Amino acid sequence: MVNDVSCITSLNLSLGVHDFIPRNHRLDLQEHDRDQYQDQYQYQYQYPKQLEKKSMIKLDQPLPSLLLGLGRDQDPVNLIDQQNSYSIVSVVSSFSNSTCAKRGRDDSSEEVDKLLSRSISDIDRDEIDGGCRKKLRLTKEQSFVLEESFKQHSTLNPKEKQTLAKSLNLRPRQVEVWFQNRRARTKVKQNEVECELLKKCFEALTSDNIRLKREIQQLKEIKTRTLPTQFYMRFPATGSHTMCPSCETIISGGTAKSSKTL
DNA sequence: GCCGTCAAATAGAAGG
DNA sequence: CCTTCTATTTGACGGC
Repeated sequence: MVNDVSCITSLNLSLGVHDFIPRNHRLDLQEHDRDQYQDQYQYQYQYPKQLEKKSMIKLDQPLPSLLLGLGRDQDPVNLIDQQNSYSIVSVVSSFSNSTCAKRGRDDSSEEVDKLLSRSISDIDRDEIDGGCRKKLRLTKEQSFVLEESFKQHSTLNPKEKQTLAKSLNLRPRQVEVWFQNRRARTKVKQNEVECELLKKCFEALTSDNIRLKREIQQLKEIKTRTLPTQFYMRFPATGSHTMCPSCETIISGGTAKSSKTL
């Protein structure tokens, strides 16, 4: 006996007796699902690659098992289209269902219990979000649109946020968070660039400073070497007398007299 | 809205 | 070719 509980994110929770289990439950796909992914989402590099590697494990004897994975007999694209809830875009950027198990193993059984005890209608996207942090990867298309939007305005007003969220099949909160992160990372990069610039500026100023100090030193040396000659040239001796330019003292031989007194 | 932080997803290197 | 380890990217969250 097998009871399947599916939800609109194309999760398949399966309780029963199985003689096959997937190596990785979240990649529990049959051949035609794999083809679907390869055809529809070639740009999603990860899935086809992993699907080639991961396969079902045959058990020696049937065991009671609880499987949580993508629906076997459901075409995720068609399912979503039928339900008119989320487009292909949101299917591709789906949540990783292994997140909870990885984050806290103790929580995983509780999660499964919760899912089992609820009907299909109870399990919607928002509720799966709750409980633990989920990691979603935006598609290239979604990222592109967000980037373009960010180029125009780095902040969003509530209306723009709503519109963007709707067109990308994301929650407004996700768009908001994306913009927050984008702003923060832009700032970090800008700071890095400015820091690099300041560093170069500092280096240039330091070498300039050294050069100028050296120049001053050389000028001082030149001054002390050449000043006496210049001094005598500027104030040629009249007879045996010379005049000091600063104090106007006339030096004659070894004696000095003030010119004012003469 | 910003900031610091966490943690999943991913890429790439290293080793067998 | 596969696994393991490490670094980076990025979606999400809580506090302010």
